[in-house]
Parts: sequence; C-alpha cells; structure tokens
Amino acid sequence: MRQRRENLAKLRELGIEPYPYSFPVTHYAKPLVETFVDGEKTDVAVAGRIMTIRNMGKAAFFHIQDSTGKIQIYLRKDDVGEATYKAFKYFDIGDIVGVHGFTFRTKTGEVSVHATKLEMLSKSLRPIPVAKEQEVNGEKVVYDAFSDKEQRYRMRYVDLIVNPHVREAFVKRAKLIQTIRDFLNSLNLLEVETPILQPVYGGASARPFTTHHNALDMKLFLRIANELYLKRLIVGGYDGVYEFAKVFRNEGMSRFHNPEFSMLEFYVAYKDYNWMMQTVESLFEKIAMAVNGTTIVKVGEHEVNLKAPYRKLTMAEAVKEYTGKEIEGKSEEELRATASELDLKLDPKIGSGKIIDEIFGEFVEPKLIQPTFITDYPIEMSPLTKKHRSKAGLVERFELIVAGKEVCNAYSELNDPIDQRERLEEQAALRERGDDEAMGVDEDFLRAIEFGMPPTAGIGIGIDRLTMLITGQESIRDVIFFPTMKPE
RNA sequence: GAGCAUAUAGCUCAGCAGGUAGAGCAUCUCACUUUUAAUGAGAGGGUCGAUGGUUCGAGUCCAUCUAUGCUCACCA
Repeated sequence: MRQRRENLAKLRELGIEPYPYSFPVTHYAKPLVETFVDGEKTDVAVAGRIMTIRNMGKAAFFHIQDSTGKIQIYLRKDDVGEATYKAFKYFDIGDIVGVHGFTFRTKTGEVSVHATKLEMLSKSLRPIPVAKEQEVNGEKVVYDAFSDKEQRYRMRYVDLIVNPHVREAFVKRAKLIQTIRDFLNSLNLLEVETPILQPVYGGASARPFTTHHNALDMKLFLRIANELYLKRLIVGGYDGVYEFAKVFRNEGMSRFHNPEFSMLEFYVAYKDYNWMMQTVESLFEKIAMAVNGTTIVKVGEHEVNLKAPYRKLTMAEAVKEYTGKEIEGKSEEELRATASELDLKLDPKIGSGKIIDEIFGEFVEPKLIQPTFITDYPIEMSPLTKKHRSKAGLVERFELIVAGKEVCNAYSELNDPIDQRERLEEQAALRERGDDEAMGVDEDFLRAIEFGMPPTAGIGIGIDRLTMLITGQESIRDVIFFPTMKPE
C-alpha cells in the first residue's frame, strides 16, 4: 500500500488527477471481442480495471476488465506520447483506467485495443489478489485464485473483481428474479410491500429477531414471513398480490440457512392448490429456460429436469412407495409402531402429524430427486391451510421437492374465520407449553378474515434456495452477496 | 448447540524430529516496441490468528480464546 501511495503521489507530480469525474465509454470488452471483424478498425473508448501488465520497455500489454469481461490493451510509447508512457510506469494492477484506441488482432491472435490515449480513472491503493490464467489444451487453468471462503464472503467486492464465475452467479440470480416478476405481472398480480417490523409474528414456524421502537416504547419483531399481510390484501379486494420479501429467522446457520433470506410469496383469489401446482411447474420451467437455456440442471451428481409437468404424490403414497408402510388412516399409536419398525427414534411428545412428517423427512424427501409435488399434509402442521375437500385429517397443501430439498410450499388458503381462530388458538396453546416456534394469535389478521376472504391459493418460494438449484451452487452464501458473518 | 478441520508474505501454499522462516505469483530496480502464467538479471517484504504454559530455545508441543470451513443437530 505504501508503494501505491507513492505511485499516486508521482502521478500528481506529473500533473495527472488520479480521481477524475467521468469517462465517455463507448464499448465493452466482451461484445468487442465477439463482434470483431478482421481488417476493420473500430474506434473505441473502453474503461475497466487493470488485471495484468506485461511491460516490454517502450511498449506494453495489459488487460482491463469491465462488467462484461476482459480485453487486452496494446500501449506504445510512439502512439500515446512520452508523458503518458512515463505516467504508465505508476499505473498498477487494480487501477481503473480509460482507453481510447482502435481494435486490431495481435500476432498471437488476440483481439485487442491499440491505445491512442490512456487515462487514469481511479487509483487503487490496495493490491488485488490476481489469479494467473494459462490455457492448457484449450482449457483455462487458474493459478492462485482468491479462494479463501472467509475472505471471499467478508470482502465480496474483491471476490467479484477476481472471480468471474461469482459475478455470473449473481447475474443469474437477478435474471431469475426478473423472470418471476415478469411471469407474475403477466398473471396480473400486483407487486406490493408489507411491514418488516411486525407487532405479532406469524405465517411460519420459526424463532424471530426482536427489536424495540423507542418512541412507541414497543417490542417489534422482524418478520419471519409476510403471509398474513398478503392475505389481508386479498381480503381488501385485490385478485392477486406478490412480494419479494426479506425475511428473518433467528435459527442456526448452515449452507442452506442464512438468518436473513429472500422469500417470494404470492396469493391469487378464486384459485386452489391444484391451480397453483400447474402455475408453479410452468413458472419453474420458464425460469430454467430463461436463466440457463435448458430445463436440465445439475445438482451434485444428479441431473434434474425441470420440464413440466411434475410428478404428483400424496404424502401417504410417497411414504408407502419409499418405505412400504401404510400411514393413511392410522392412529398415533400405529404410526409410532411404524416408526419404530423403521428404526426411527421419535420424541414421545410429538403428535401423529409430526410423526408422519418425521418419517417423510427421513426416508422419502432425500430420495425425491426429480421435481415432485407432495400433496395432502396432516392438519396439525398446517394451521393456515384449508381442510382437504375429501380426506379427513388432511389439508390441501403441497410442497415441491427437487433434489431432496423443499423449494416451495403452497396451500389452498384457509378462509373459514372460525376454523382459523381455532387453529391459531391451538398454536397459541402449543406455545404456552414451550413450543416457541408455534404461532401466536394475530387478532387483527383474524378480524380481516372475518370480513371474508375469497377462496385463495397461496405459495412461498425460497428465492435463495431456488437460485442455488438453478445455478448449481452448493452454499446459500454463494447466492447472497453479503452473508451474515461474525465481525472480524 | 456438538464433532472434526483450518489460521504462516498482498494471493496460493510448503515448513522435516522443537534450533534465528521458505517457494510461486504479486511488489521494487534494470533491460526489452506484438506480449499473454511474457522473458532475463537483481532487490525488498513476516507480531507464523490471540493469550498463557512446557523448554536453554516454540511457526512446530500443551491449554484457553477468536474467526472460518465441513458434517450433524435445530430450522417448513
């Protein structure tokens, strides 16, 4: 860093302002290289960060990197003049520069810009960790890449400069979100915003973050879900609403969990969960095509095909298929016996719904690689879901499982206010008994439902996990720019 | 929350049995007007994560702490 401050001072001595205000960029690296036609000289102005320098005495080559990629610059003393060439001595890897020149192809075949003018646009004071690349048998081999995960997450800006695949993953994430937004807009849903700070948290089972409002001297929770607010808007008369929501859950962290994460929820009036299944499979197919150009996605050693339609299994069918055990219509005692036949240890306090969920989670879910809708869940675990139209003890709920992981969760939404009150009161009772993940009774939400909510289909989709799936990333930290870290 | 692992130069890593710390790239100086991991010659660069302990002597052994990674648990 001291060296770079000296170089900065030298540039100022030479009358060069190292932090000017603008530069008239006309072209970008990647399209320039891709559309280059031999023999054509195009005048260009490009800008970017210096990534390599090869100095040859009275001429030099260097690469600059812009948002699209890298392009080589050829700098000759005779062309840019004595003064500029002298100043170039104090340019470093990492500096951001602007180049006027014309395109050409070098002896070794690389499309480059022959500089006629070179400007410092921003002097970098910290050395960036440059990776060296070499082509071996047509494949790019990278040496000494900036690969320490802690540093990559703490200094994402450096990670993004140095690791192009990281930049690409986040572009894909943006593309994915754009595709969803376009899709939902095409269904005439309204994009809305609802409170992050909530006096009563609900809509999911999770521990919340707690905060305090000074002026009102009031405890507030960061939302664990936005479900109950979106339903209020359906009560209000919108036919469909959606929100990309940052939600916050005060739980452990892992490569699938970050304390704050992104969830898309959307609700559509007059529809049920059957409609939602069709909608989701068509959405996911569109996303895969838009982001990757194919419906095939690689997850670990598996190849997953997101082409619609997806297989549908009820939870009971799925359990039967993967364990050979019948769970439909069984009592809690019989289910407990089934679990012990499967060598599954259970907490003696849990009820039959939870037992089924445990069996499913242990023996079925990890085996569902191709996209599969699992439908018709036990009522106990779904306090916001409408009772099944024909099966007692079940609700109209589905989850989509891909590569052994849940990617979304949807219901025919419960709109019977009396039933809803009973279910939330059961939840509150559970909470009284020490289940701090059970929901509380949100009286205002109940009041809203009491005014009448149309039959509605609703869904929650974890955007981070969906991005992981679509981009083939193995850690949620690789799809969140600034994952939660302890301070250095 | 538990187990395992990691922490040495700007980056990526080595360091044998405890004996004054090493490589490649990056940096600096010189040479070089089509190079591309440019090349050739030379030089500088370190609180070995922190704190304590054992020892004549600790990067190395022990303990504690901190941060991170992986796995598990928790978590729709």
